[in-house]
Amino acid sequence: MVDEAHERSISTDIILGLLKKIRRKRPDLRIIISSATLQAKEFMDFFMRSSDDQASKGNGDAKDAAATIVSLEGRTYPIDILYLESPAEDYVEKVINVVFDIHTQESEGDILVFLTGREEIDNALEAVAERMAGLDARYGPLMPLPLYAGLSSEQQMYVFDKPPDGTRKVVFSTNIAEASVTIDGIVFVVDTGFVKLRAYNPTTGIESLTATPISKAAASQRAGRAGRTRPGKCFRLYTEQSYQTLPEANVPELQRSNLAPVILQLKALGIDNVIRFDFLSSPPAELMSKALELLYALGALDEYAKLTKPLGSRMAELAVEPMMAKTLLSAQSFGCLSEILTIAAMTTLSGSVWFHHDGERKKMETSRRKFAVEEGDHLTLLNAYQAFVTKGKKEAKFCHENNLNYKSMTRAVSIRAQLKRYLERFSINVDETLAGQASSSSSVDNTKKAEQIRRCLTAGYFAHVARMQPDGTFRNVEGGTVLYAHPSSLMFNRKADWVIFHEVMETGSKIFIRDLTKIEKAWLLEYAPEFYKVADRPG
DNA sequence: GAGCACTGC
Repeated sequence: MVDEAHERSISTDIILGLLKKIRRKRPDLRIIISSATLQAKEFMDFFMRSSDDQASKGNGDAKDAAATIVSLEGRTYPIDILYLESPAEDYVEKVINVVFDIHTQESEGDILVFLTGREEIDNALEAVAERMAGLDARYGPLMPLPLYAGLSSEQQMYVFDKPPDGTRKVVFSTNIAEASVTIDGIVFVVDTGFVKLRAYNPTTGIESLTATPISKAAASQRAGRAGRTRPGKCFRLYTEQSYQTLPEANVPELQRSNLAPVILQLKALGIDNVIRFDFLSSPPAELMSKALELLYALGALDEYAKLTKPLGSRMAELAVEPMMAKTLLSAQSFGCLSEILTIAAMTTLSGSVWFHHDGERKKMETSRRKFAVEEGDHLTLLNAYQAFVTKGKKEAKFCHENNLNYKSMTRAVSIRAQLKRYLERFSINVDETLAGQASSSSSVDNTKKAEQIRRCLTAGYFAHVARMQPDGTFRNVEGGTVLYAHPSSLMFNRKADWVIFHEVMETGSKIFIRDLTKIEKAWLLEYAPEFYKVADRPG
């Protein structure tokens, strides 16, 4: 049974393609796909139409492929949908007006507001607090609460509390409340019609994260959050006319992502001809070729696009992105496997490692500087982890004092252990005793070890390279794209020359690189000669 | 001077 297939995530799309393939050998296999009503037919058509391979073999038996749509009545109560008569100029401002209108004019019941991100949510909370002061005494107070993934779980739990009598709860949430988190007692939904969506540009290799209009399917999912306990209302902060222009369904994640991990996984499952794979919706050819190029450059695929052994098949098994997988599998030869294991675990969580309460931003920066390592962010993360694991029972206190997210740090420990088990399965042994001794005499201060780590990172991240300009901004290797060190990086406002980075992302008007480490230009030619033979420019 | 959500045990 494949649930929530209409969300079109990479994993459900891939598994549907695989199941269709498996059904050719296992016609007795019954597959249940649950999805929103609107998309049901698309899934049925996918399973009914014969794939290319099937047609050529002439065994596309229509009876075997028979599929049925079974409709189940939802258990939700009726929901009134209301639209704006004219478009809103500033939807955050509009949100506040609508929240107060609901509070003063509608019956009891909590409110759920969909916004796009943390910044908007913080602004909305502030605006509600301001407006509350002027609220007529005959109305009870509002209890505004934030909800987004970046909050600690303790902070997230508040949204489930029942408000005191006479108080109305207003939850300002990101898309996390659309499907992942369900709050009971919501009677009113305010839908701004936007969501922040990741997209990957195969020409530049840059990901973007931008506010995008939602689909009709998402709009109905959001509205449905109002009718879980009794009839509700959904206020859409756009006109009915703009609603009609929205796309029916979400753009499948496979059509807007870096496909390198997907292709690696398909190859590992024995699907060599990934171009001919029976996708529910085919990804653009540019995404495919960009991913194949990267995997070839990393050595995971040979010149016939076959998975290499053992490198490619091992990379596919590791639950980290291909560039980090390559780094991990190179680490033994650089003599820094224990350290790279930690760095791999920490970078997967790097966004949530540092933690601060309201108004404690300065304190967090001071804490972070305590662990700072001149050579860059990866070594700084390693340093913080090594300090954490030596604290034993005092780990939680240590985190609290140093603005480290305890939950993230314990997760890093478990991810590291998991990655280590993978490597041991490949008979790659991790010598922790040596690393332990080194760390007690502060291995990170050891410049030789640091250089091994930086070289090893270059062997995996040679495609993510930038050079700092005299003005402090960075340029990519081609030279055309201006990149900024993310403010969370040590290289923000510091001098550097060549760096590798973990991630590049465009938000707002700037392109940020995150998790930077200084490298030598010569290492690029040493570890990725073919990749840089063409791309290299004088200087 | 700042990032939506999800996943790996």
